[in-house]
Amino acid sequence: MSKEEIIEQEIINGAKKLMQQYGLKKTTMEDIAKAAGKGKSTLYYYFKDKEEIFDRVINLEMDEFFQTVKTAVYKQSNEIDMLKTYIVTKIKTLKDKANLYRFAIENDMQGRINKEFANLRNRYDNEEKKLISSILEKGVEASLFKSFVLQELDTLSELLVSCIRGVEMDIIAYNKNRSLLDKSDMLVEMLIKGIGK
Amino acid sequence: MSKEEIIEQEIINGAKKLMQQYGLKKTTMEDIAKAAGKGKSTLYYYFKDKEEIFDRVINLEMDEFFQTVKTAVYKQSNEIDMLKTYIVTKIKTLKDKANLYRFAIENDMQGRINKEFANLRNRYDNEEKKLISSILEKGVEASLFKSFVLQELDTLSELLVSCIRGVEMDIIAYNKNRSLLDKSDMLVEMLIKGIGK
Amino acid sequence: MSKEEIIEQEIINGAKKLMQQYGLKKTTMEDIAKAAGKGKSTLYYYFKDKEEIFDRVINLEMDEFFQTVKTAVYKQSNEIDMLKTYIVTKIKTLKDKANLYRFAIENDMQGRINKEFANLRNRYDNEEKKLISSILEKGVEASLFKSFVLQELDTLSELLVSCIRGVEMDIIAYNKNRSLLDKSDMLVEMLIKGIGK
Amino acid sequence: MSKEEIIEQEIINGAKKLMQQYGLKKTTMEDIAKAAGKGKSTLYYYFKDKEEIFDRVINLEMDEFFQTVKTAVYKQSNEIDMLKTYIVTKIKTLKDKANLYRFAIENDMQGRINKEFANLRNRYDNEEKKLISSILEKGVEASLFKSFVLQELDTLSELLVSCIRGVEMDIIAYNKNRSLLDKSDMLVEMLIKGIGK
DNA sequence: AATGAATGAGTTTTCATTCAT
DNA sequence: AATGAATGAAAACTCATTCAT
Repeated sequence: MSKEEIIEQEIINGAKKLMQQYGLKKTTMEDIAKAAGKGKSTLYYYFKDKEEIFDRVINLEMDEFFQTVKTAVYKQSNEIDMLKTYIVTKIKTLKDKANLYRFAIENDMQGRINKEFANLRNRYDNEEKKLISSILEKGVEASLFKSFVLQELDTLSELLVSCIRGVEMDIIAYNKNRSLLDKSDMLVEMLIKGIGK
Repeated sequence: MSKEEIIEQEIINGAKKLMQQYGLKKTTMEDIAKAAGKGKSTLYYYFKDKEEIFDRVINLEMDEFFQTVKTAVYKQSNEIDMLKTYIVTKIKTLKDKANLYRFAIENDMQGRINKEFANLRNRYDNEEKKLISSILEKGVEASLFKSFVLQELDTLSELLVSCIRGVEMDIIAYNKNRSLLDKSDMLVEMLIKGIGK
Repeated sequence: MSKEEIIEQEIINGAKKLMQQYGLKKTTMEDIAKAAGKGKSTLYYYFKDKEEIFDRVINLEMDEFFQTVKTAVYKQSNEIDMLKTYIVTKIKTLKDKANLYRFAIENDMQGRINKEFANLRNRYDNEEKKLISSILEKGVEASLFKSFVLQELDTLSELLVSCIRGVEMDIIAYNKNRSLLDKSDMLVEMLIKGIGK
Repeated sequence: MSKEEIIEQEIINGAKKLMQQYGLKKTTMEDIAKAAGKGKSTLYYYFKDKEEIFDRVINLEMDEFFQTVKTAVYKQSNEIDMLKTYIVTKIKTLKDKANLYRFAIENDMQGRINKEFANLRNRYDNEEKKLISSILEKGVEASLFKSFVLQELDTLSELLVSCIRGVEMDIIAYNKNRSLLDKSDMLVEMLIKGIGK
């Protein structure tokens, strides 16, 4: 990593922390600069404007988040456990990052969801969908899931991603993990009833 | 309705439109005043501050929204159709109100979720949950759903509300209704497989 | 004049003085606000942005300037004296306003001469041209100028306006009035030789 | 030319283009550096500050400009054609350099006309004046112009320079060359009437 | 009951300039 | 000889809120 990249990283990391703690609107360029131990104008040497910093932070957050989930999932030995782990890990991890989605939506800087961000989300959602798809596929091969799943693979994995996001949303909004495990367990259970053999 | 209440309504209605169109951050007191045909400072005669206006708007939105859904649901003659209608109507209605959730999350005015607002959301979610609960209960009575549903009534209805919200989120975020019906159909189908007799 | 208009005038008058004294770039919104005895943000209550204030100042300057010249001209009893007076008064008056043209050109806020300003200049130039035209016309009627002048009225009056502006430019640039009278006298003389009977 | 001088020339040439295109205020050190393919701070190795670069650019521009005009003028065989050529060439050439005068006036960097720059302009104006003077003188010798011209030589040539500058100004300001030839023709004509035999 | 007028306290952004290497 | 990195100092602009009338 070049020196430039290292400093960019430092700035982004500082910004990340601030945004997690205080939210987007409250995190000023001043704050970010201070956190990075730099002058305010130095930020503009590395980034075009505030928005570019936000984009980078969200990117970073999502990558880390997704990586964590994937790692946990691939430790499992069968597809049913993988699905369970996916749901539970995702939800648990999210609690450390409760402000992330807040950014995502709040960060509507031009009045509509900004394109860069939409792309980002699309990319991430696609990766999730692919992960789920592959689990479902492997699960059918392993005779764990009904074979009709293959015909509906696309819609089904999209649906799953959406449902899980819904449960996540509540956690972000209410910050309550009471009944969290209950809910994710039940989701898995329903799922297995629906698609499991 | 007193004259005072009428004017309050006018202000709120104008604000509602603006917020739906431009999002929270972009809607200024100036804009709201202009839309109401009043001076900016007049707003402070009717409302304590910006936040109070937001709260009122969200309240109004949610009431209307929930009312629409409930009306559609109660037109159905059996509980399976009620569930289907609940999901489909909610999603369809949401498309006119795509900014609503944006508020909900974005509206973190003091940097933490404001209590008044949290209460509001809780109230609404509870109503939804109660609606679902009662459908499920009636459905069991009518021998449409398995009886185990009664034991898990609470968690199950919460889970349903969350899942539907997840599908909604995608619609808000991507504004695509392609595959919308596919997804909601499949959700209903899965559901019936899971709890239907 | 409404109270709003009065205050606008006060702000513009203050701005005018500052800009005459310090030039455009050095005159900040802060300065203008202080001069008007108002807060900085108050300026934005009355004017959209800095540019709007500039436009107004230039407008005002030009109106005053043109008015002064016209008044002096119309005091004269024959067209030859009118032409002389036009040239001499314009040049003399300009010395109090040496920064005006500086603005005009410097104020290239969008990187090209801004449209509002171009319009303004056009309007003003046209008025000057019309003034000159009418003097020339009347002068021909009074048998003071050769009759060919009428055929070339348009180009000729434009040319005169341009030449006089050229002499003015030097005064602005060098701030020297040495030889000022010499030059304007000679211009008049040449002119009379060219068009006088 | 030493290597150092070559690089200085490259920088100045790049700066010249930028300033012609975007005007002074919009041309930043960053832009100049990029155009020269150098780092921003490198500029400070070759030049004291931004002002020094401007001075050099204006110098260069004026030299080129004046050279072009002079060359065209000396191709003519009599003084009347010389005067015509002077006016027409100057105006035509100017159109490529429309921002030049803008600099000249705009470049009031410390809020008062900077001495170095004033000298520069004086030098150039003097050269123009000398050129005109010599044409007039020769023209009298050749019996093309009236002899009174000699007595007023100084003021007269200054006046001519100023008038031509005025016509130029309009071209700069309006960017219209319609009626350009009309005007310059008429100026020549008037001139000849005034001073020609 | 209503608001015109005013602003405090931020916020982002710009850019010429410096300096260690 | 050249520059990457950094910044100070200012500038324009925003907006919820207040208050006298």
